Amino acid sequence: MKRSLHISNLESEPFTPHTLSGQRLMEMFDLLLAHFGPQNWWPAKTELEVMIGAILTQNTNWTNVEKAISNLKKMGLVSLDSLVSIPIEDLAKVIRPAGYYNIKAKRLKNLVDFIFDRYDGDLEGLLQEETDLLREGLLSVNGVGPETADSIILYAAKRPLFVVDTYTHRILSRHAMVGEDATYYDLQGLFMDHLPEDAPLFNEFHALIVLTGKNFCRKKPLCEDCPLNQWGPQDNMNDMI
DNA sequence: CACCAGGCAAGTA
DNA sequence: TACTTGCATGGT
Repeated sequence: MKRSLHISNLESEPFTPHTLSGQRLMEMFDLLLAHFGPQNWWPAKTELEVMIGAILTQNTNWTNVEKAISNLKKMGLVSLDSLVSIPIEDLAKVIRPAGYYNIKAKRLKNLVDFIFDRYDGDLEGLLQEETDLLREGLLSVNGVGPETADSIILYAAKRPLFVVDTYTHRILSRHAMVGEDATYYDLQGLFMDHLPEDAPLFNEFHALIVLTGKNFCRKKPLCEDCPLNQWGPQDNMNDMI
């Protein structure tokens, strides 16, 4: 199968996986890319915006997050200095549209405090850490779990780490690529063990998975028009219409 | 009206 | 360890 896009500018040849899982994952990627086109994620400009969005979007629709980020911009709060200064109750009011606003205000504060405590408020210093240390540090923040940490590492630090979310789990289990009880690291390993460690590829792939989840692989799936409806095996689809 | 959304941590046994 | 529950607004 021909790759319709060279994912990395550094690659002169499209990647051809040598494992069955790798081939199936690249098939999935090609189908999604052909259907949706390149997404060029993350839907935010700066590294700090990526980090803010990663926390605000926890179990929350992105359109609600956009309203909250818009409020933050209006109030001039998209900076580490302003975020570290603002009282947590005030911050909560500003991000209210994102839902869970009290706990998310606390989580944002925790992350910002971490950057000041450990990196003297130097965001670049944090993002330049070696990947394992960066991940370890982010996960030590109360309110930052695996998906939030990995989103920051992939989309802000631009390291090749595959981001897993509920859509990834739902799509792959419905297509019998993993079991229903697969963990975050089962899924992350599936992608990272069988695909080249290429940040632009992981970036596009996760973005396409989210789009597929939103549009087709919902709780009530819309398999009829899904770009993956011929991407077998589908022997775990007894709950699908 | 009911249901859902790009998680995570705290509580319970 | 293995479940369960709280957190909350805004769109369909």
